[in-house]
Amino acid sequence: MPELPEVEVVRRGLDAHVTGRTITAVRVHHLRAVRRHEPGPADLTARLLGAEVLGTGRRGKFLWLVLGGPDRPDEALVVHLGMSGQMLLGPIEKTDHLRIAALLDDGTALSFIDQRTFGGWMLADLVTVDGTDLPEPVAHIARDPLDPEFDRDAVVKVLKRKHSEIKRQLLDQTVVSGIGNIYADESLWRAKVNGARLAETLTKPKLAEILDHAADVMRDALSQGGTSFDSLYVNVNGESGYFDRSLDAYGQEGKPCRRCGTEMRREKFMNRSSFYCPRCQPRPRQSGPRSRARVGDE
DNA sequence: CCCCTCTCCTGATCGC
DNA sequence: TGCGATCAGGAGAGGG
Repeated sequence: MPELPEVEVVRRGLDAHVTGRTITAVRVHHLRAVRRHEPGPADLTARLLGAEVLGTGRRGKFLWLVLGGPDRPDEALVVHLGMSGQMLLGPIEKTDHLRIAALLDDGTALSFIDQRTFGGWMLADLVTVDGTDLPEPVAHIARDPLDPEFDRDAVVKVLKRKHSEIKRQLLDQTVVSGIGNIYADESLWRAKVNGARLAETLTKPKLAEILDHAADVMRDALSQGGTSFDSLYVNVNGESGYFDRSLDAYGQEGKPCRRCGTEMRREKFMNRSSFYCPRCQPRPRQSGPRSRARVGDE
């Protein structure tokens, strides 16, 4: 479940170790990992071979390596970690979940490991969007709360028009990017807002507060190396982050709210779970767009 | 256009 | 011991 902080930890690790390196070999071990590269695996490996890594980038949960070199146009190797993707540096990992391996000219290997195969690599051209260079497949992704050019008040205006639940909107990467289920729940808990509230019913200051909390909680998580529940999320050296110890909402079902002591609840939402404090974050009277799911949960 | 649901995938875990 | 059901969920396709 890598979200912005976890992806940023990986980007920083890659940036420090692969910038200036040249790719000397590539092997695709699982076709699903390159399914989003339309021209196919042979094209991907051919174009990666001999490319120099000029730098790295990230927006939301997408990260990329900017590639270039003599007689070749700049392009981006776009990487999405999906739910369980890892980018490991070191010797080639011997695991069933190795999907792609690349060798660098300093002898290290870059292994893409992904148990659940939601992630993948693709090559793409760079385009300029709103003054920022982005890989074409990332062009539609909104700026994330840690982007220096993130325009919080502009996002508040967008949210204020949404006839849709606030949590759903926080998870919409075209509205604000980088937030997944964990940091959505954390942000809403900090703001004392139930995720089932319709965005348009919240005041602009409250919407701004939610976005500020999102930025804060993701910065906090980043400073602790991200959130890891198991060995699925790790940095480029295979090490886990430890922000899971600081989570106030996500996974806290049955535990006392760290603010008021009320027992935390868990509820089904969008085929996943939402964790919240029923006292700090009371449900809206009319739950959701269509009032369902009152009977039967808990 | 806007909003929402479904689907992809693997492995851990649980109840019977 | 085995087996089916459930859960974890990011993002895009497609439906209403």
